[in-house]
Amino acid sequence: MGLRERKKEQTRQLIVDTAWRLFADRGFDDVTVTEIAREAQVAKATVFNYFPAKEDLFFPRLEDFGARMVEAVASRDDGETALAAFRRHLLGTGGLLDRVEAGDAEALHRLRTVNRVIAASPALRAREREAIAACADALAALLTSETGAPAGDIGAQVAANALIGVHRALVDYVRSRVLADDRLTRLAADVREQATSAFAVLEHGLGDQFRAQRDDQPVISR
Amino acid sequence: MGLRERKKEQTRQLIVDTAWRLFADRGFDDVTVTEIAREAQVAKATVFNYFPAKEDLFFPRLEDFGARMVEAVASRDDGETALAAFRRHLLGTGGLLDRVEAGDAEALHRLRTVNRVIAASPALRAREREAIAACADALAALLTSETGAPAGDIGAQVAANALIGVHRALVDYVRSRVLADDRLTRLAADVREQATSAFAVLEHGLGDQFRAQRDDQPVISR
DNA sequence: CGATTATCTTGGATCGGGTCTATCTATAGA
DNA sequence: TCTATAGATAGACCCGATCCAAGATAATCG
Repeated sequence: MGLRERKKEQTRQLIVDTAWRLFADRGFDDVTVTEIAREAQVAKATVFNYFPAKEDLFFPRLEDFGARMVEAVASRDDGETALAAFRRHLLGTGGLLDRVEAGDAEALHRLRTVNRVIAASPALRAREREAIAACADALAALLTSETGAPAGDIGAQVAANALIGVHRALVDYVRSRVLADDRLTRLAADVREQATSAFAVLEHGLGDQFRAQRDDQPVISR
Repeated sequence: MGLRERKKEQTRQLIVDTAWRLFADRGFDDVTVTEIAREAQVAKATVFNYFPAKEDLFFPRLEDFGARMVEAVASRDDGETALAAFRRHLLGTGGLLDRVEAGDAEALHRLRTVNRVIAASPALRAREREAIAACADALAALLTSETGAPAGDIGAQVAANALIGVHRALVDYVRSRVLADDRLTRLAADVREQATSAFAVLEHGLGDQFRAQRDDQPVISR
């Protein structure tokens, strides 16, 4: 790698570090790109040269998340179902959670900060949704090709959306626990437990979940 | 209703009509709010007084869609499952689709335009995702309260996300058909058919969908 | 009916994200 | 060392969105 590329990498890292520090300090929406550029001693245009949008300063490798997930499902062993591979991936790659469980204070702080900043920023939440949707589409395409169904097969899309829905529910669960600061060292274990019941719902069908459950419970809104 | 309120309603309609006309003509992103204001003979501040964001000019009553969906599930007859009520609502309220099926040229044109404009605009698609996510949350809250589960119950969230996933898949299906201009008078019937298999996947469980299907089909990406 | 008050509209200033262009700097390659 | 070129930079500019002070108008009350 030449000097030029090394400097580029360095500048990129400088920008992302600076942005992260400011975001962690004052939240995403209250920090301007101009400010980040000034703090990092670069031009605003340079920031946008490296990162197409402000949100990418916070999620520098967001596409990788989705790509790894799809890859995990695609490259599973023969015999394993897509659902099982998806579950394995979800529980296996909770790197930050595992470190928190192991008592890593740095990881705990990061987990808290990330979730606090995202929760407080509509723009970041929108970005998150966008990535999740792209992920669902990629997963649907994979499932479609695996089953040999024609493009746009509704079964694959429904299945992909349902799987991604589990991810979304687990992320929400983690976020609410983190924001409430509720026994975070136990969080990883609890997430595994939540995931188990989440996937059980999908595997056994939604029919079981709600069949004939309205006799003993009142309707909330009328 | 006093004169003041009548004029307000009139102005609101004028703005929304003007905006719709321009959007239909040149797409969402290529029309500026300033231009809409000028064309409607009002101040730009007035536009933002009526509509909090530009996207709301295109989706004037977006929350109602989600609210009606949740309401349909909440107010179902005892004995009907949430899934059944959701399906009934999805298929029952395809007003535009039904009119297209009946040969309504105006409805057909509107269906085409709406989908063309949305598909071409990242901002509108983001707005759509936001509404869908809000809808999933509301549905999850309803299901949670119905089953008497504690707030944040993962089963309800997974189920809600899966149901909304069907909606999303059907919208995608409609959109692709509309963009491809593929036998649109048959579309409503085809959507009903797609919905049937979509819900079948959820009812019987995702396990059935993908179990042991990898022996005879190659993996797409490795 | 006339005066007051509440509400809405308006133009204009301002801000922040994002793009573009022209210019400048410094590295890569000969 | 000289040159071609990738990348950084300042600055103007566009657009969505907010804010404010001032103007217009409908509702209310004496």
